[in-house]
Amino acid sequence: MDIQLKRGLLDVCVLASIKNEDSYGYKIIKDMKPYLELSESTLYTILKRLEAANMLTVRSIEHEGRLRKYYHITDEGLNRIREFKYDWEEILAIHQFITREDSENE
Amino acid sequence: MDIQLKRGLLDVCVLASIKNEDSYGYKIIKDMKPYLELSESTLYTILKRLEAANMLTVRSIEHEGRLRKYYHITDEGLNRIREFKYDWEEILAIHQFITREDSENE
DNA sequence: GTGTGATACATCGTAGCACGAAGTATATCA
DNA sequence: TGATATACTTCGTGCTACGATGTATCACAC
Repeated sequence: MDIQLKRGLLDVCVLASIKNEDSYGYKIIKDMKPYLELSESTLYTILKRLEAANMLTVRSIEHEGRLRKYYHITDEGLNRIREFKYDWEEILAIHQFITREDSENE
Repeated sequence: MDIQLKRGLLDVCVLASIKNEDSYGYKIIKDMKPYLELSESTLYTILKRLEAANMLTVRSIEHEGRLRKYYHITDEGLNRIREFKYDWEEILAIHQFITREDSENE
């Protein structure tokens, strides 16, 4: 998928992938992969951005000798997902504009 | 609408707005306005990019003392719109991923 | 015990892109 | 005479996704 097209979806997708259950970087990438592929460097940038925006919180947990950073969504993060629904209405309208055929034009 | 979300839609939207009928900058902005607002500087950047990518051709026409640059879509431009339909399938899947509720998770 | 691949996170530089600001120029209407 | 609409252009800025590279542990094979 085109990079530009991904941009607006990425943040919300990451939030959606931790919405139901706290998760960590490596797992988020795997969960999103069927829908939207992203590199590690991209994800960690996004996670930092979302943390700075108070949309998620982090806690480090030792797991089998390795460190894992678990991300937890905040109320603001949940709001961001809710607000996406309004964006989605606009996207649907844009989609119609793009795919419309010329029948009755001015 | 969020800038990031617009990015992937803009190019295709501009192509769609000249698909049925040649058009010029100022008119394109007005036609798109109900769906997607964009500034003049943005549009003219996009038009140049699409021209460089052979997705449209330009011809200047004098209209009431002012110059107008009419843009005409090429076959490659039409292809770009057709290909968007595949992207759209992916977007729909992503939308489902984002809005899904936790009922049966792994 | 040594190599390979998976897991896990981090940093840096780059390039694409949308935008605001500012500019040029003409026509219309108050 | 000045405001508003039309019409196109250029410049600088800031955001962001990505590849490249690095660090470190664990499991498994050979």
